[in-house]
Amino acid sequence: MHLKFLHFIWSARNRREEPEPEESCPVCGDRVSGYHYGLLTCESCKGFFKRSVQNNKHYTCVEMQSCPMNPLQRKRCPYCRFQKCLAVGMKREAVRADRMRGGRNKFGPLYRRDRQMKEQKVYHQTTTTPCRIKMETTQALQPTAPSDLHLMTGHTNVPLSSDPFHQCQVYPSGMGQLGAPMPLDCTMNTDRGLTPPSLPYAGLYRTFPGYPQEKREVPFSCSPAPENHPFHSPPNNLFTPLNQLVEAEQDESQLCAKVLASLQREQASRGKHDRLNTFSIMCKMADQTLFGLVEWARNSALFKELKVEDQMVLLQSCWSELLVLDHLCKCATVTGDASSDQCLSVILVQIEVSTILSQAGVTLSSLVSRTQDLVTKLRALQLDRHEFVCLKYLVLFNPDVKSVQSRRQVEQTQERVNRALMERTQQTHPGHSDKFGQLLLRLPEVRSISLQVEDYLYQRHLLGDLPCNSLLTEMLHTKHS
DNA sequence: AACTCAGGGCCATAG
DNA sequence: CTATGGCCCTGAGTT
Repeated sequence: MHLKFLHFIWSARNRREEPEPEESCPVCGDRVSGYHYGLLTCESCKGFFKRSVQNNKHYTCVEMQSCPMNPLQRKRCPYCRFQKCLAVGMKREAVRADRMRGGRNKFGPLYRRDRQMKEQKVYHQTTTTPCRIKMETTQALQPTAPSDLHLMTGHTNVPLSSDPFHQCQVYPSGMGQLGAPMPLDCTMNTDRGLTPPSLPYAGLYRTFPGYPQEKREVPFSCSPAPENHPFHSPPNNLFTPLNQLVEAEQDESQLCAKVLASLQREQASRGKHDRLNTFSIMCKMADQTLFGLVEWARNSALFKELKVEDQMVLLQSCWSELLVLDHLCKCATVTGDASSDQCLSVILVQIEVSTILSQAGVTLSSLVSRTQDLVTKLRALQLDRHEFVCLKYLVLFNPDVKSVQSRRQVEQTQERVNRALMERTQQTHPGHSDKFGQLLLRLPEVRSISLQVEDYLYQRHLLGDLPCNSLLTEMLHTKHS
């Protein structure tokens, strides 16, 4: 079995887990190796930027100039990668025209200043109460200015405008709303040491929950010892960690909505004969969601307790169920206020139902119909986010998956989550004695739908409709190999 | 003088 | 073949 992407994801994690430095590359999120061309970046983006400038590269984007930038996908689109390098503040002028080696550049004082600010930040963190962690968790999810720009330039956050080489580049419609350069001073951004890369790919980054913000999953990462584990805690404390996790996911979903809204605007701005293929959009979003789910899982302290081999096997087994569950939850927990609760899945549903269903084949019609039925049932059960998180864990920790090595461990975790879900439903819906059982009864249908989704996707894949080099495709391949 | 660390080069690897 | 990215070399600035 060959899972290149998953292996990459894991190796990327292992690289990032090295103790120092903890910061992630503002371009791709990989581990930084030091200051390069104006700010802290990873080794690969350093090399990429250097080559691009030295060789005066002219790239083009075959997509919408908003390709996701992460260690897995950064190679896909050099155009978007270079744009992001410039956007976050990498300096062309720091690449030496004479190619002289060694020595120091003129940015030394700025690097020093940046370091001092980071140190202050660390000091501040270590001298504040635990309550602050949650504030930073929330704050970290807000759009912020590019990482070092306020330090490096001090006057503009639109570094591309003065670049004749890429003058005409424009970040895609919609992305601007989320990641538009905004005036920012140092006081606003003193927390940037922990903020994720934001501009203009913030939305796409946020489609990867916990990436690279994984350190912020405070509830789990703060409980290394089993006796402190959330699921070992007394019932009253049982859901505090879940609460925090859920809050983070809610933010994430709203940001997903913005990303998708931008796709919609992109769609709307195109000519009648140049419309984006809805299926392609769905695949893209599914791919992003899948990537996010993988990140979510591997950043979870519960999941980290497992052997890496077991982690891979479990994810390979349940990825489509997680996708379906994610979609269902987003539909089922959305309220009537579309402006505030519009999310990826809801918009997808709108696209699906309004434009696809009429032309859909039997399989897709059946899928949509079954999904809608299940959403209705979950809505009737008043599924909330906490319960949804539990369901996700229940799907993930499936002890029945073949070739799981630590079966007992998976089983025990599943039992713990199961109990957590039961207690949650009893706490929040004491009058609804069977909510717990009803929720569990929905999981076989989720499984069934997910298998149908896999089949459908695989058929489309054989027809060449699926984008190559996607995690989605690779997962499909793995299951069918 | 010794150390630091950012820019450049090299080269195995992937596609 | 080219692009990538990890690793090492270099040398101005710092201590």
